Amino acid sequence: MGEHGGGGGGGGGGDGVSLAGGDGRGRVMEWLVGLPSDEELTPLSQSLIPPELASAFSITPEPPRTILDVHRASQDSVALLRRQISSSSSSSPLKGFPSFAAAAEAEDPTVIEGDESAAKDGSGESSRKTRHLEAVEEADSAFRTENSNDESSARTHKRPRLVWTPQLHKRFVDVVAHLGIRNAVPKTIMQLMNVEGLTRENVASHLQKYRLYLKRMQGVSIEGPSSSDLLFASSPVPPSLQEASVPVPIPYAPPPALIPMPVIGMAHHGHGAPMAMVPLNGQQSGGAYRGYEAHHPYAMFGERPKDWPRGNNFASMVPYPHVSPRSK
DNA sequence: CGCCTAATAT
DNA sequence: TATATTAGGC
Repeated sequence: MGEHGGGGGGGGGGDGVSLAGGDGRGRVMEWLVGLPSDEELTPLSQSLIPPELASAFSITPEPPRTILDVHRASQDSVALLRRQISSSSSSSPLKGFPSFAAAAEAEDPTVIEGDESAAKDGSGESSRKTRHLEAVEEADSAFRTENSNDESSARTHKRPRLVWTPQLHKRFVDVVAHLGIRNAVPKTIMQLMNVEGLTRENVASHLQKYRLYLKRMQGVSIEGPSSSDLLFASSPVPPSLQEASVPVPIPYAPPPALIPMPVIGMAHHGHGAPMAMVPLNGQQSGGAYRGYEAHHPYAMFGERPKDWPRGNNFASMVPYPHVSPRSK
């Protein structure tokens, strides 16, 4: 049925060989040129639902961050690439890898030592922008909880547990949605997510849980969230995307924010749990990889349950109408 | 062999 | 609990 169409568009940089050359930057430029222009890209904040509907559901359009954010992310990416190039230009190209991983660990709040893990405290809103640094620092801190020292030889030593932050999970869901359940396999998902540092195992594990979650929901969508399953949808999977069979040539793969689809047609009464949708997470981490940062950017219109703090990552998962995993 | 999924371990 | 790791099947 189809091979994965290779990247097209010089995206992934599979042949990063020439990166080491003096034209490293040229490469990057080339890559940039290949990207769609601002106007071409679907605005992250684009609403796929009618304004009235949004209004009715108290959905905030998310006006502020849009192209700007993307720009910033792009610059970030470029900067990172430059750094890598610079670093590795002296050595053999292959040796550039370690720095890559190192940078990742330094900058990825997602990856922290197991144990108590991430911060709790749902202070919520408060300042949003400036949080970046703090979040990073905090994460860094958490990261060193126990695993201090060690040279970070990236190889031969286990990475710390991956924490599926909402943002990261969002990306995951987006990609899965984009692929369609049928093609959503660990390797592909991992590649499309384009999150450095993320391993196939990570994705596989998460995917497993995700599927489990979907199943659960299918059986008895909502009955009585005993107190273990909070229901809100964050990234519903548009039916149209479920059938997607193309490999997705996207250069750096930023699927525009998926729009939550309120299920307004539900005339059936009886179930007391309204499928809340529209997470309004915002924080659409513009960039491609590393699309995660803070820990609890949750902002819902209602009020949040008291026992939210601890890993409720899957709260944002959404069931498909009916899917056959792996059936042709 | 690589990959995926289910089961189990930490 | 959330992830990681292992084991088995394709």
